Parts: sequence; C-alpha cells; structure tokens
Amino acid sequence: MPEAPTRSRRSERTAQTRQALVEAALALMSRQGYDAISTDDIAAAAGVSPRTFFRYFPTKESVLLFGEDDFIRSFAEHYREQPTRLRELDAVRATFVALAPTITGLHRRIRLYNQALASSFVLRGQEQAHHDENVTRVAGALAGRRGLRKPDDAARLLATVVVATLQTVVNDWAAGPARADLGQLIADRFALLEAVVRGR
Amino acid sequence: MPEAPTRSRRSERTAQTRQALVEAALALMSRQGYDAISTDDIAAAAGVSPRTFFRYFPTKESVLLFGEDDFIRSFAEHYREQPTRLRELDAVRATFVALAPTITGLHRRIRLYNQALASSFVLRGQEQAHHDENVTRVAGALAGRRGLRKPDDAARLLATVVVATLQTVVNDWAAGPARADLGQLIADRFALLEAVVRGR
DNA sequence: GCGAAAGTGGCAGTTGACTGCCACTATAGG
DNA sequence: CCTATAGTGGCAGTCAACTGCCACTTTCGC
Repeated sequence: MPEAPTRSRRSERTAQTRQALVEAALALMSRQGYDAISTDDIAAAAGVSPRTFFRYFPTKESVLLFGEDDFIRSFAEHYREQPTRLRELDAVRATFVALAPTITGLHRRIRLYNQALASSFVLRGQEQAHHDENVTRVAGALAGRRGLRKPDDAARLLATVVVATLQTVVNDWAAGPARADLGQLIADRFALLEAVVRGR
Repeated sequence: MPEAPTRSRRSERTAQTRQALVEAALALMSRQGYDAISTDDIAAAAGVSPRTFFRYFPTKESVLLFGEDDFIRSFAEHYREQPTRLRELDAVRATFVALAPTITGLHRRIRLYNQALASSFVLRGQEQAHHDENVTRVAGALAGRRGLRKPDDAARLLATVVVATLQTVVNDWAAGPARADLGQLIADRFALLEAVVRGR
C-alpha cells in the first residue's frame, strides 16, 4: 500500500487505528443506521477501548466526516481558468467535469456514507451545512468571474442550482456501479438541466 | 381570535399549554440556539413541569415542527389545474405563486425557525428531510402531468431545481420585512432562474 | 539503556434526553 | 353531587455522549 509514508512506528499505528475506527463506523452505520450504533460499538469493532474513540474524534459524528473530499474546495481556481467566451453555466459544467476524477476513487465511501446519511438527522444536518458552504463558495467564484465583490441574487441562485444538480448526479453515481463515468454523467445532467428549464 | 372553536375548558387549556411550549421553544432557541436550550428550560419558560413537556411532544425537536405548514403538500392538486399550454416551468411557477398566500402569515414563525435552524445539525437534518420529501412530491406531480407513473430523471431534476429555488425565495423573504409580496418575489426569482440558466 | 512523552485502558462522573410510576387536582358528564 | 378520567407534578431511573484522572505500556530521542 503506497500510502503517505508516515515514518515513525507510532504515527503509523495511530493512523491505522484512526482508519480502523472510520471503517468500523462506516461499515456498522451504513448497515444498521447511525443512531443504532454507539461509540462503544465502533470502538469495539475497531479493537480499541471506548475511551480511545474520543481520543481520535471529538464527537460521534466527526468519525464519518474524516477525510471529507473537498471536491468543491478547489472549484474557484479551476473555474477561473475557464475561457471567458463560455457562458457561466458552460464554464461551471466544464469545471465540474474537470474535477470529477478527484472523487471517482471515493465511490464506495460515498455510497456507504449516503446509506448512513439516510438514518440520521444529525448526519443529514451536517451534510446540509456542508452543502450550504459549497453553495457559498461557488457563488463567490461566480461573482468573482463577473467582477463582483459579493455574490448577487443571480450568482447565489445559479450556485444553488448547479450545486443541487451536481448533488443529484453524485448521488445517482454513488448508488450505481463504480465504473460509470462520472464526468460524462455530469455533462449529461447539465444538458438535461438546460432542457428542463427551457421547457417544450 | 376566531381560532378553531375548541369547546371544553380542558382541551382549550391543553391547546394553550402546547402553544406556550412552542412559543417558548421558538423564542429561546432562535436567540440562544437549539443546543443551548434544554427541554427543562422550555418547560420552565412555558410554566409547566419538565415532565409535562414530554406529554406534549415526543422529542425535543418535535416542538419546533409543530404545525408545520404544508405549502408543498397541496402542490399536486394546484399543479394539475394549470392549463396544459404552459411550459412545465411556467406551470410550476404559477402554482407556487398561487400557493404563496398560504404562508404569508407565517413570516415571524419561519424567521424564528430559520434562526434556530442555523444552530443545530439536528434541526438542519430535519429540515433537509422535509426538503427531500417536497422534492419527491413535486417530482411526482411533474411526472403525473406528463403521463408518467414514476418520475424520470428530468422530473426529478426539475423538481430539485424548483424546490431549491423556492427555498431561496422563502428564506430571503423570511429574513426581510413581513409586508413584502411573496408571490411577486417568487415570480421574479423564477424569471431570474431562467435568465441565469440561459446565460449571456 | 533510559528518561520523557505518546498512546492506551479503565473507571468514575456529568449532562441532558427521555420513560415509568404514583399520587394529586380539576373537569366532564351523568 | 360524585365518580371516571384527563392533565399534571415530582421523582427515580435508563441510556448514551462525552470528560477528567490515573496507572500502565510502548516508542522515541539521546
């Protein structure tokens, strides 16, 4: 496993333990639901003491958030590079498609996470907060490209719409086979978005 | 107050108590946040014993959900009545505008609720679940009008987009002055939606 | 090697949501 | 009036997230 070469035997072990906790949580919760699994259960499944769980994660939720992909975090920089001749929507689509490869490896993880998600309001809430953050980030990037300091209504609305659209694609993709081409799916769905808003 | 004429002195009192609990919860939580307020606090503020709280509401969250508007619940029937010559998006917009008056009276409540919402993942999650439900309902109605049994990708996507758009309007409206014309705001934002997706 | 520090287990304790139970009061309805 | 019952307070108790503390073991740097 050519992972990040954590030198010392110590930090290697802690990384292992952390990973074990994450995996255990994901496995248990995706099957039985977030609320049905206690932190003690997770610790037991990972082979550590209950107390140790909280040495790695400050809260129960945080174990599922560990290593969260930041697909959107790098949106702004990629978006800026899009040729100015493109319409906003096309530039966004191109950016999303370009970013797609960064999460194709997370198929299993996203799938399990989504399964766990269905079972708990806490998780859904956490996810929703994340979603909001993404909308804000995208809105900022959109505004920037148009030379605005702060996003206006148009930027915020478009951001809301494209992030929601992206979300539908990623969810569908995660629910389906891992080999599906996420970039293509995104492109298709954005075409559908235009068609459906245009109507007729 | 020409409210529902609860006859007996008993049920009148229970209704009062329930209302007091809801109001207390809303007031306290919108200021200090959901997590900072315990059910005991709410009970105290409402002038009842802690035990009594759970006689009215099964969980802490449920006190904020009481009397949830079902703006969207009646979407399907109103949507069906829209003339078939309208494009889907126009029909949806018209339906939303027609439904707007049903929530104009809830301005204060929605505002407080939204304030409380920001403070808690549980609440956000609850809200997100509600949102999902709305999307599903709208998607079903959209599909129905096109003669489909089950919503297809197009119906689901449009539903996602219009509900998200509606959400932005309602939130902006709730954050602003109560006298603003919600119907007009909805119509405007849907126009903006088209413009922003069309681009250029 | 050896002492400092990291990582761990275990345990007792806090907090807040939520429940069961019982006794008390007030109203409903004959 | 008078009794069945709805609504209430209070109390004890469960459950799970989360914390502080201390003792123990392992690794790291020298």
